[in-house]
Amino acid sequence: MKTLESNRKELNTAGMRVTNQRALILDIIRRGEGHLDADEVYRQAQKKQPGLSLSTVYRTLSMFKKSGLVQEVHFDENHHHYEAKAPREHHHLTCLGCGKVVEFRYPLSRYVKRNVPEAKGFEISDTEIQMRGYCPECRKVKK
Amino acid sequence: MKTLESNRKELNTAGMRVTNQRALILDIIRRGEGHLDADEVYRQAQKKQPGLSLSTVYRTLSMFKKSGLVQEVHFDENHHHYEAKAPREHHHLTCLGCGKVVEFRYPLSRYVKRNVPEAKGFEISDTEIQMRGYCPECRKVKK
DNA sequence: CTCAGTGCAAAAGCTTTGCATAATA
DNA sequence: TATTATGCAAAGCTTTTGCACTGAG
Repeated sequence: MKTLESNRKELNTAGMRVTNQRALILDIIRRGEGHLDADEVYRQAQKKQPGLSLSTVYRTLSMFKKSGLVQEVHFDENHHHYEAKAPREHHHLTCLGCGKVVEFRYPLSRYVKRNVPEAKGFEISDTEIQMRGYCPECRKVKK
Repeated sequence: MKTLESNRKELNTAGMRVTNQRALILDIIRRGEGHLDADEVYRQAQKKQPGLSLSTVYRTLSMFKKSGLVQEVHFDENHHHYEAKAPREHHHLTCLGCGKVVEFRYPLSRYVKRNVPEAKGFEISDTEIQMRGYCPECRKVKK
């Protein structure tokens, strides 16, 4: 599989040992609709590599996070979700009715750095905006 | 204690049974520096009411959240923090070095409602912005 | 008096860790 | 061959739940 191959190179470049598990997990996160949680990654990974364990998923995800390949996002308060590090800053809008997640782009961090006095002097490494509400469809249902 | 007394009235108005535990927990959250987690609330509560249990803290917090008295915020990924519902929209900047949390006001939700096409039609009930980075002091230390 | 709230202990997630084995460089 | 990664099982944390008892209304 072509993508897996290029993932291997990239992992290698990032200075980590290349294993089948890591190449696969990176592939899953990149192909995925984004926003996968550890368990979803695990289930998808098992289809291709039945032996793969959940701890490996966690360890790999945390490693990718450190090296900047993936990013953790927090939709609900109970567990983490992961997405491939996007080239452009974007944020999420979650529907409390159907769970749908809408992404939108908004260059907030630059704006905040410039305009919020409290942020002056900070070195901001990560910005996450989380909005919750009801999407048009779910609003209808509620009525 | 005066505040506790007025908390009792407020709880009563909100239609929930008034107990010492609830009045105390509300008081702690309101006086607190904000951003307390369940365990901190528990520890502070125990000083005044040694018998009070952690489950009561959780149950009470979740009840307050539902009735809008407090708000859940997510600084790190491992557990929840709570703060008294603020009258004005504000957000948080967390220092990854020392853990300090800086609040800042920024009327983002209105702006997003108006300007982000994906948000059109949504009924937005909650906006949380979380920024992480290093504060001026910690930046010095890093160097 | 009645029902909601509490405390305790046990259970339930999600995530991390220790250790022997397997695989990479 | 020397490490580093993996799998398995067990442990850890935060949060939730069941149940009998207590207390508010």
